Amino acid sequence: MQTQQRRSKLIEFVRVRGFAALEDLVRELGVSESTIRRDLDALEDQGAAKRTHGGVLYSGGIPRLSEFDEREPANWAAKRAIAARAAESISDGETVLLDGGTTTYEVARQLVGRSLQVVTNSLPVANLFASQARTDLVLLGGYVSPRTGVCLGPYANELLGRLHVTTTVLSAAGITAEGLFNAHLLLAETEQAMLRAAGRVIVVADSSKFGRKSLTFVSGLDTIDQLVCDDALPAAWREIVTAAGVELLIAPLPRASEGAPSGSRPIPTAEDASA
Amino acid sequence: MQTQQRRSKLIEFVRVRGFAALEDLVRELGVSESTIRRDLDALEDQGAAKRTHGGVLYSGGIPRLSEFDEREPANWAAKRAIAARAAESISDGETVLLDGGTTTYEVARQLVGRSLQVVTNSLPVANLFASQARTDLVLLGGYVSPRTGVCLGPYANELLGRLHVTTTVLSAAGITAEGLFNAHLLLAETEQAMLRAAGRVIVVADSSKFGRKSLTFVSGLDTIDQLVCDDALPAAWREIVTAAGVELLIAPLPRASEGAPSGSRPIPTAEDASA
DNA sequence: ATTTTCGTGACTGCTTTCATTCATTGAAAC
DNA sequence: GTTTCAATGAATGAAAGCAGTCACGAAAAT
Repeated sequence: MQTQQRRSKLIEFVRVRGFAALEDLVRELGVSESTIRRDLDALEDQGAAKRTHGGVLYSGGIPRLSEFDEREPANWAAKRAIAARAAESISDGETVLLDGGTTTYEVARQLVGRSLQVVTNSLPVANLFASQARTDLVLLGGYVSPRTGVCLGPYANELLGRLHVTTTVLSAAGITAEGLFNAHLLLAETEQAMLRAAGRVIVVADSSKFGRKSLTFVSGLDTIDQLVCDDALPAAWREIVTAAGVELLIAPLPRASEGAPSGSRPIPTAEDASA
Repeated sequence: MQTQQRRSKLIEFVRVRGFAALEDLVRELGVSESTIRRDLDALEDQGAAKRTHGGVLYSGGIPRLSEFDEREPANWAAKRAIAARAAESISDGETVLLDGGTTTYEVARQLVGRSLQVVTNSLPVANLFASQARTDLVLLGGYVSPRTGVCLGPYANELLGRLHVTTTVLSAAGITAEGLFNAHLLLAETEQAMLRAAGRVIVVADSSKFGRKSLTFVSGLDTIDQLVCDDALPAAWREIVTAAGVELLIAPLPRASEGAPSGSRPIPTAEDASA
């Protein structure tokens, strides 16, 4: 009964690559196409793999962090624009501290390939820079939250206490006149440590975050140096923010049939990472 | 010029899912199949995605660390077998410390889906467990080596000094009668800290590692509890190892037309994780 | 020994996907 | 205003993949 063994080999093969063409599997396992198809059907029934035209897709252990799957395109455009604006204000050679929000992740993507020192507690962000020779990467350790992939806990905070960075880029779940709010209790503490470690604090948040509170208070507006938001932010909020001594950077939303957000290249994306 | 924008959206869509059918993309982006095909061609040229029959496979942001690209199939079979044997000797509920070698990575893959606490300094290993609800993950922080994706430096060592784990799984670049050797100076220090943190030390190394020294001495054989190796290990070495008080576990290489390696199930795979 | 069962591989239409070509469109350039 | 050019969408024949069927052989059951 080597059927089971072959299927184990098969799923293993698929897991390593994330995807395998039917043809590859025939060659690899030395059985007929029909047999592979039957194996695939069986494995799909078990939920271990997902068939596609011409191949199989692994549907098991690849880390798909739930927080990053939501991303409705609407919010996403704003996040992208904000991230581009924030990335602009960061110069080469800086030491940048990035937290683990989705908007911050977009900022991180814009920074891939730049000459920077990056400090982060976010596993997804770290992955972006891990193989980049031009970026030094320092990862804060600690307990990794399964949903968001960020490192939390006393170890992260303690290490942060001993670091100093030129710029901290922070996200927020809510912003009011009182200050920033976040949805995660432990994360709030880590973010406070991040604020203390920074020479300059940039907060990235789309306009929907304003006027909303969230679970825990993180910090007052006075600790923020710059706030990047999309252009849908009402004037009233702009006044509140600037009155608190925060420099407000507005990222223009790319409306339909309009060109690139601001400057040189249209929209930096994954190409930069793989170049 | 919204071509770029659409392609960014496209690659983003693909990135989130890992794979997307052409049909999905047509629906999502609201353009014709032809356009999607052209986009896919362009993105494939850039290396951001890989086309398959009926869809696209994301090939961008997953960390392509040079060390993990080598993997000649020959060594790899041995590593696989060794990893399977090592994973067997780990029980559910243990706290396991994994270092950053490629063999250790294989062990980690075998452990995905198990109920464990995992501690690691390796980014690739952390990625395996990041989204697993059944595995608690603790990441050691520090400076991330671009080539191997492991966290190094005093911070990692210091944190290790305060941890205790039931089992440490360690790899080695060379093994002689004197002990273990490793190729990276900073890593040696971190591995020494790992040894001190462990109640039980398992070293995974294929037979080609024996008799070879490497840059730095890590530890004597007496600190090792178990050593997992493939069955090509000469008898002379087996004696040396066991004489040093190390329990030797031999992983049978699955030869052609031979059955399952050892006991019950052939090779623990994704079924376990997804069951 | 015979029968049954199961896994396997080959074959056959049928469906889906692919690459190529061509006409249209809309914006920029002249 | 006209030209130019890139981008798009539709259409076509070719190629690839798919489900279903059948026959063969080995192992298990009778």
